[in-house]
Amino acid sequence: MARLPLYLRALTALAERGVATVSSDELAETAGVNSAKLRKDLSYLGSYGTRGVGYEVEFLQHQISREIGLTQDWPVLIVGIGNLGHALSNYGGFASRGFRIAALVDADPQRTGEEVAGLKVRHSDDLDDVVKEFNIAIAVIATPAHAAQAVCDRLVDLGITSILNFAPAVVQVPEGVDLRKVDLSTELQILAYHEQRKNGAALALTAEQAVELAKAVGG
Amino acid sequence: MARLPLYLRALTALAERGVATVSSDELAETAGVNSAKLRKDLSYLGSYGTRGVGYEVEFLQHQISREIGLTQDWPVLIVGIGNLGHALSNYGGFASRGFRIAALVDADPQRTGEEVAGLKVRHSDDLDDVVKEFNIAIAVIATPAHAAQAVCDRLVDLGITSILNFAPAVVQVPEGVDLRKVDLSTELQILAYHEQRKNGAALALTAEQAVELAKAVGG
DNA sequence: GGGCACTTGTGAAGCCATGCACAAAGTTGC
DNA sequence: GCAACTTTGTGCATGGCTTCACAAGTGCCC
Repeated sequence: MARLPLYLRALTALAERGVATVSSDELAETAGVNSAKLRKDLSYLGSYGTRGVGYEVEFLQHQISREIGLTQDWPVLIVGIGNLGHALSNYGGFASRGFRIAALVDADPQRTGEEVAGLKVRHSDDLDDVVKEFNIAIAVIATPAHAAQAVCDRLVDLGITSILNFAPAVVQVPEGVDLRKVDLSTELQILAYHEQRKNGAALALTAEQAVELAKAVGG
Repeated sequence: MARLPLYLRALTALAERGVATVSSDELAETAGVNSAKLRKDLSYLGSYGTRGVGYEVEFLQHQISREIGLTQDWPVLIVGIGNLGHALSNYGGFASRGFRIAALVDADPQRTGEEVAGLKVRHSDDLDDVVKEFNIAIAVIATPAHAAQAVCDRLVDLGITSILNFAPAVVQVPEGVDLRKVDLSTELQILAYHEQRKNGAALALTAEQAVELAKAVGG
């Protein structure tokens, strides 16, 4: 389930505040979901709650971590060390959650050898070696859009089956490969869409619609 | 609909290749969705296709842009100019899609005045002025997790109703405010979850489950 | 030890998105 | 101008997700 990380985050926040047990209602509100949905999600993992009391925060935290697979170490490869790749490399949120940036790769020879976040950037010609050397299972694409598909194809060829794409491009993968995308401008576009709606429909009238409207009112 | 930006991107790619018209089947494959779904989505905007021919790429592109609201200029504010804020400020994908990074704000006095991506970083004490001055409607939170809620509250107080949150924290907003979140580690966690599943269920057996299994087979 | 208050886990209903399948509409070739 | 082919737009059925509502289970208080 895609909501488990959300619950995990809410639980972590509660644990930091020293909360020992939490009811589904409270946890649901913290995570911003419906409490019945939360209970159903959790019951799918097993019966980890106590009726009349709630859920033990630390225990549940551990159960979800195990379910997601965070109890093991995941070496992550980042391809494309531009602005975004830099930011991702230095982003502290990964390490604390079971992910370790293990290797960086870029196609620009000028970047090769440069040190970023304590790691030497390798050239993308060495992709094959890097993947084997660090036993990479998860790769992040932070290249320009035009390079994304080619990079992705190479990663798939090297046997990587989990890819996170930040490049603003539609990337195709074969069956059996998990591709997720994080698309910065898409998110902004969705916000803009709603924002436009809020600002009244009048502004959004097209010329055609205006003509229609004028006809309709007999203007 | 959340898929419109996806279609728009696919159309842009086609336009760059010089394609003039496209069938729902082709466009659906490019965008990675079902063709019936695509047609239904588009028909919701109006009848912009021609039976027997398909959709005119540039025309449809324009219609979707208008629907999303990309025909107008959206000044965007970024709060928090750390690694991620830097990357977002320099990210070229925004400008080309109707969004303009208009202002940068950080809580660190040392960063105030620094120039990033051609803009002077302002101090967060001036948030009020900045929002008014640049007529901000959309804000991006790229602060550390612990600051996210406070920043968000201030933005909401200033009348901003569209917020994109990159901070790894659950942030609450009142009714009427649109909050979207881009969560890097959540995405990785979802990948890790599937990756773990692929690597065989045996590895994922808990001690308890192993005992159950042993009992079940009479061991 | 019994009743009460609280909370989980889940059956069941409702809702929304998806996708099939086809009629309507348009185009091309002759 | 007609027939065959292509493609859109959409009614309808299906399936999954969400939510309600409640029985079953647990702890607390007296």
